[in-house]
Amino acid sequence: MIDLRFSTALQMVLSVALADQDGFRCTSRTLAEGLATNPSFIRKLLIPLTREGMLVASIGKGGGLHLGRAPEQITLRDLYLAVMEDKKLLVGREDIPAQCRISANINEFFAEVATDAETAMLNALGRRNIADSLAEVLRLDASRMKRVRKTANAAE
Amino acid sequence: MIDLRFSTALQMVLSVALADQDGFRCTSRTLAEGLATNPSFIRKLLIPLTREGMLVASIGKGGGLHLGRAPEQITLRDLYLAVMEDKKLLVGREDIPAQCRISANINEFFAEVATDAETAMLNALGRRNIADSLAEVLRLDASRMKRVRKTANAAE
DNA sequence: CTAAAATGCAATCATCTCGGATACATTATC
DNA sequence: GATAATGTATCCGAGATGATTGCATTTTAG
Repeated sequence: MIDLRFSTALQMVLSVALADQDGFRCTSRTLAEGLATNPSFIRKLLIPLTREGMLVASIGKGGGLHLGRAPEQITLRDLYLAVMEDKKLLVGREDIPAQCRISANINEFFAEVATDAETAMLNALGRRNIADSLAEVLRLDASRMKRVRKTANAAE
Repeated sequence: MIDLRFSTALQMVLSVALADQDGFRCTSRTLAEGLATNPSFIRKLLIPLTREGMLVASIGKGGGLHLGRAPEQITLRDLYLAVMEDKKLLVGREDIPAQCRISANINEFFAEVATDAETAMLNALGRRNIADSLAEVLRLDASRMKRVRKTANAAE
């Protein structure tokens, strides 16, 4: 099964950021509806996100979700690491018998390669934060609306 | 289940490179033994590797595997792309209903992020090739042997 | 004060991916 | 011609992960 945790968490945090900014309320139910998934999965992802202080959840009627830090202080790297727990990007076999010069050292070498690759990916994610990302999404939306209007006009 | 294709293919190609260099023979059976797996899986991975010309397989008695290109001309990036087919590093949901400014644009935005991250990782893998890697593994082996000898001497 | 509405949490189920295992055809060589 | 290799297809099982359900707990709105 495909791992949707990161993409889901990203949309969650972006939605909460927009809600905080525009003054509407975000709950696990509204997020689940916007993501075509169920509140249970949302709340599962909420655990690491609140633990790391990126989101704050208030229980009870009228409760919901808010950002726990300024959106500039939440990078996609933080988000990825929180939500993916300790899942490795690249993994090797654990139980390779040391039979030759390759197999006796492949684990150590592969660990180097995997660390390299993972670090590079995390650095790429670290260059974006929620404030940037929200701005980018809203920019995409503006140009999309422009296209929509243009098409509507052309149809008249 | 954990995806072992890349790490397995890497050890396969390194072993073939060493075999070519040292003059011993490599078959899917010997590779499978060295990896504690089965020849069928090795041969499954062989398909993309021979298709891309990284390895050449000769059928029949006395046959086996050889490098199809100079080891300097095979990067770990090539290896990863060949063996992982079109598997994406990060994937989002396909079927998000466009209900708000976030959900209407999240797919486009997430595609940017995913491409960024994947490119960064592939670039990291592209900085290594099989010649480098084999040299590194043999270097690791030499220092390991040194440690082993030192321990043996200390035990006398 | 009470009912509603939110999170927190646990258990179970369904589904999909991927490696393992097996079998056999084909091909090349000794 | 026997042997030994790849090429290929099929089926199975384990494991990961999202979906679903249910309920306890907490808070607040009315």
